[in-house]
Amino acid sequence: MFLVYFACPELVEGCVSWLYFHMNLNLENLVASKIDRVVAAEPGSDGKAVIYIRNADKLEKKEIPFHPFMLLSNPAILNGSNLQFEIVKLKGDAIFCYLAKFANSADYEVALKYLKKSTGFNPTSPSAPFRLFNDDIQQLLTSQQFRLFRKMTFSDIRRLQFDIETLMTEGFEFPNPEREGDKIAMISMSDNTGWEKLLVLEEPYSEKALLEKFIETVKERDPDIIEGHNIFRFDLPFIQARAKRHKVKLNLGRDGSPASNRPSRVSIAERTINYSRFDIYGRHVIDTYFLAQFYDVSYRELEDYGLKSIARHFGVASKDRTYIQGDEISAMFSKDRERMKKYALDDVRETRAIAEILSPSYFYQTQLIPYSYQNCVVRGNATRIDAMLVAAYLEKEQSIPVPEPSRSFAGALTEAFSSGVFENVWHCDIRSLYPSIILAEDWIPKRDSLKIFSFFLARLRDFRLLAKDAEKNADAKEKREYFYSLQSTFKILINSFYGYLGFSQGTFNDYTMAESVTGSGRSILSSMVKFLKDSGAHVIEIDTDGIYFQPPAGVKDTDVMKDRIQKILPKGIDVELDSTYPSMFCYKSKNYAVLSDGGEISITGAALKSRGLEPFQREYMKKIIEYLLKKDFDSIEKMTAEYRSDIENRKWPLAKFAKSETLQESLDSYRRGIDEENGKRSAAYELATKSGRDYRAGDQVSFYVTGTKKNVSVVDNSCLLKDAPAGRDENIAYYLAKLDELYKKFSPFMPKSKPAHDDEPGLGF
DNA sequence: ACCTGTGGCTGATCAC
DNA sequence: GTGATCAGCCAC
Repeated sequence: MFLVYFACPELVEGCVSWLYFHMNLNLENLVASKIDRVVAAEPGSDGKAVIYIRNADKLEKKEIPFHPFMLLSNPAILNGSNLQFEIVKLKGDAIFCYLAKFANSADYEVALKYLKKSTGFNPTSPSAPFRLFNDDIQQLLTSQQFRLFRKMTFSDIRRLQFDIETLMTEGFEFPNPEREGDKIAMISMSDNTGWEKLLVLEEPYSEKALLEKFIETVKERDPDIIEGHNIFRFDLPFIQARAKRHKVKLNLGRDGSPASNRPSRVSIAERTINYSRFDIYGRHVIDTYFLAQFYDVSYRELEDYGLKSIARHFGVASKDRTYIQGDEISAMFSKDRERMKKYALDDVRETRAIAEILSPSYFYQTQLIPYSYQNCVVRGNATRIDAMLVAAYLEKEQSIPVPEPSRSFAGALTEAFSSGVFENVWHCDIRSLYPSIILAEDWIPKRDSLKIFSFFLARLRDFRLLAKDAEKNADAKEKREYFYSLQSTFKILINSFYGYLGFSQGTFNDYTMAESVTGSGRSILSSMVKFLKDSGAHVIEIDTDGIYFQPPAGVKDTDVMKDRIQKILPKGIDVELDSTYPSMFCYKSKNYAVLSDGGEISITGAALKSRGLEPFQREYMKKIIEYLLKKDFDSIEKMTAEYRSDIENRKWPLAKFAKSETLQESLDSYRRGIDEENGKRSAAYELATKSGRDYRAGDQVSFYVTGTKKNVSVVDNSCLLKDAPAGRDENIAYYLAKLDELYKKFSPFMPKSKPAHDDEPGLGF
């Protein structure tokens, strides 16, 4: 089925040669790359691009051609432009069947300007007779048919981490590079060879000298990748502003050019974060703050996105970690310099460790997708898949269609059939439901004439299985980590294929197919539910591809049950039944908790564990759920009484009452919404505005409710946690009422109470 | 300039 | 008060 790949002779001796002898798992079979070991590619404006090729410590600089291109539906539209360009007729009958290649960027720009004017179309319009690729690295990688990092492992690249510590003018809360007295006190640096360095502002150094030293050190270490935590929103803008003040050029580029920046945004699930994007010539800039948030979209278990808390979560926090509050740094700098030095170094060490956990899967994606590493991180899954598919078409000189217009379509089936506490609950689910349906049915997106979509999906799935196998059989940590990263890369891509079908900008999107996939998913799940019910099982909760149920009386063997379910499923659809729970609490659809054999409790659902809830509510729910699962009802009463008295007597820190919300939009656009479109007022935005601080979309706002009456308008009676007065002023009546509501919410599930649903007892088993 | 999808629960605001 | 609507967070 696959070709066996034989490594280039020079690699055989290399420390990673084991990798290339691993037959079948050769990326070349998925996406070809004509050049290997490229760590950076920089398109120039002169018809050439510079590429940097790394072999261990040796870095080689090469020039290759770069001719910008665009797609046309009709080559005649460029006729009046007086330009020289090459036209390639593409095969097939999709709309964009001509490729226009220009000698250099200047010609390309002239052509673009001409087209905008002569056709009157905005380049982003779906009905424009031309299609552009705004990312010039995408253009280069696509047209020259190579990908970054090919035949490299994550440890082959040079990654440098840095972090700054700043001194603040007294009386301020946040450092601001525009203030005379705020300046950089330390820059800690490290890299993946184990090298570390701490630059400290001390006699005879000036801040200017400190910055110059930093630039010089980056140049010396010459990293391929620069990493840091929250560097886009803090460290880099700060450094840039201070450098400007001292008239120091921030020449961090491989060619000596200055770091450039522009406002940009990145969307992470439902959130959009505004940030200042930095680009450094010949290198990639990676922010672990983003990586952590991307990670959390799938895992939802980080408390917050601060460096320290992420490090703790991943078990990589430095030993004897010192914690210093932002406003203590100035004092620490003069009083306990040694402690601060350790603090600064701990920061980069943790950043390095976090990057090592969170970035390999992006590194390996970069070997397949025609984007820079930096862009593979900030671009969305469907966008990356589109780039990969389009590149495959252009490589084959096949014409490119336009996306079909977006429309809504029905999604998955989800329902809670019963609420309450249930004993002996089993869980089954379908492995990779949507990809399996697409492959089992052999469905192909309407306009995908080359059937590339299914080719990639099938190949990626096979590759993932091989990688998982290889991971299991690996005899060394290095191999295990490599195959783990590889399989997780494939997993991410595989899971995005279905979403791509409904992606409005997807070149090969297909809403009818997306609808068929979910429709098939619904009918598969329904058939399982029917089978289970007919077999005498008690179905509790279903969602998309999984079912929680109590087995029929007398059934003890999960394997037997699994085989019985499998028999009713179509070919290619595989059921798994590998978790059983002594006890489950089902609240509503998508909201439940399970108790495992080991006594661990896992809570699922926004209603039960949302971070939007006040901490005391989350904590109360967590405990009440534990008591429900363990049938310790007396403790619920006792705890509720304690909570009541603690609230009345202001026993807790104020933070326990503070809601934390993420601002989804800028304060300006919130204000516009209110003024122009009858938008609703919101406490978080009002408080952020009133505070006068520089809040941006993506920032967290923590606030609590003030006043004395139970029913108050929150927007008019709240206070930022940071601005809390010395005397306590949280609204006791309001929070007691919240506690009462919470108790009421759970009381149907306690004995001698009315069941929540009429069709099922609250305590059923 | 940027963008993967739908389904569901909750609390807050606001018009009625 | 009540219902509609929206924002925010979450499941898959």
